Amino acid sequence: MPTSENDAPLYREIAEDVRAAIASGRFSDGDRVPGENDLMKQYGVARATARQALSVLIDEGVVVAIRGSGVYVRTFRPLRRHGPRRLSRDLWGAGRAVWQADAAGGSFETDGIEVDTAPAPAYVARALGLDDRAPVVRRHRRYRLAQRPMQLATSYLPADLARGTAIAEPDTGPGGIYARLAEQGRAPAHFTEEVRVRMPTPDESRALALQRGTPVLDVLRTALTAEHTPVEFNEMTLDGSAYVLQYDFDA
Amino acid sequence: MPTSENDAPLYREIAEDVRAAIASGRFSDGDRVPGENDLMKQYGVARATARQALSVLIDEGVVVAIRGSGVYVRTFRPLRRHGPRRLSRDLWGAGRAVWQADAAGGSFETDGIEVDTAPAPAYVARALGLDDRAPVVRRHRRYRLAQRPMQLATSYLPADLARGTAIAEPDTGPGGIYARLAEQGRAPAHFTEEVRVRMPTPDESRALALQRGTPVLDVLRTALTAEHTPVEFNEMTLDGSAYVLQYDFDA
DNA sequence: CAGTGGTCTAGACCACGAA
DNA sequence: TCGTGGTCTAGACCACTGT
Repeated sequence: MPTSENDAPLYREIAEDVRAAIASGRFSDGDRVPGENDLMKQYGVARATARQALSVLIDEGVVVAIRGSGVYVRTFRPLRRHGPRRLSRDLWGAGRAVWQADAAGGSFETDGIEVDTAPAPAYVARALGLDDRAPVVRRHRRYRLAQRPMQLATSYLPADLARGTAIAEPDTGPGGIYARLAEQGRAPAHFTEEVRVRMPTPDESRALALQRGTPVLDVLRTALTAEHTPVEFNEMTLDGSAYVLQYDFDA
Repeated sequence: MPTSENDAPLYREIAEDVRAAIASGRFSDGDRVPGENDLMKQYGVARATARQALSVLIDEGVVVAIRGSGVYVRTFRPLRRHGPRRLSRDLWGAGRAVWQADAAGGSFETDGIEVDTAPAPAYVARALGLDDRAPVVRRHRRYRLAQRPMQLATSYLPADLARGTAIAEPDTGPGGIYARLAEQGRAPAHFTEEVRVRMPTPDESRALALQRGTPVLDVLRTALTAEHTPVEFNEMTLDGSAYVLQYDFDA
């Protein structure tokens, strides 16, 4: 048969059309794209099919649906999170960042702090070089920037380093945890970070106010002293649509 | 009213039940979980509702559906990709990795190599410190490990560095691009990487054989000489379910 | 061949946003 | 109030996996 011979499911073709229209610039960041009713008319399909097409784009993070309003092109305007600042590319002559990021002007607000002492989960004990279920101080909190939740973080420290210090208090004092560790002669000197990606759990979706189609970054950081003794393990979960991680290093 | 007062949509409650069953260990990696027909019977819902519940878990990357067979718990067994090896945590006394990763025993196979010269896209020109649309050599390829596609990569180099060298050939010779650059006295000495997360495009889903609910990592690396002149810009797209990135650095 | 998931239709009622 | 997206039902036919 002539003309279009395409065996992709209808809903995918519709999604592809909308995606192409966005990519071509017909719709830009924040623009309204055709909704369910529009697609039903334009393509002569049932509601469920139009919905499924939009669903594809929503799950890809390309658009967001707003009830009572419409479907809109999503934007990506991330914060830049630097690993080691020391070699920051900003200082180098040439070679500039690809993703423009919001100035990290405002500082983070902290939220929902929880502090307690408990036996270390296996993976935490492993990272800290402790025996399984050894006591650790656990500090959990949420970071927001201009009201928007950006990151969840849980720090674990060996309980003997924290006991009797501000580390075990909700307010850790000026300079935070690392300043308190330094006062004990245990200043962090080396860091190692493991980064991985996944889709959020429902709890995380709620806590970070994530939209469908938004992955999260897990950043697991271990801080070690100059003698390579682990002193802190920090488990962070970042809104994937809000961050770009930057790492600078030498050959 | 007494008993269960829960206003979450039905399909979410069903999804939650299945998720909890997996989390509790009732189903382990690779196990079959209740399918559409099972859920219809157990909960007395329509097919579309059962499907929607499973859809939630599929998009979260918790399970995979296999046509004609069933729905199964997904596993996560990533490769570890090191940034700077120099300070590798493997050498340190304590503090061990959290995610067990497959030994990177086998080496990568390369696939679908394309090499050409073209005007630099704006963001590439920016990263390389070139004028917009300045000529660059573009090297694209796919990496596989034991047949499984793991990563797509596109390198860009200023055309004047590549012209007349093996850099502009499909086979770059022993040591690869960096060895050729070193021969010109332009060995990379500094690296900067930007990492971000997103859901894949349909093309990437195909090229990386990704399942639904699998995000990708974009790793954008700029290599600079000791004099901080950019010599290469490498745009990598990694299967998010296949990798853990590791970065080690000093305070 | 029976059972599974994949696509699609034609309805229904609801919650929410904007005018 | 009207249009939007969100949930749900009760069907249908298809493609694929397994036995």
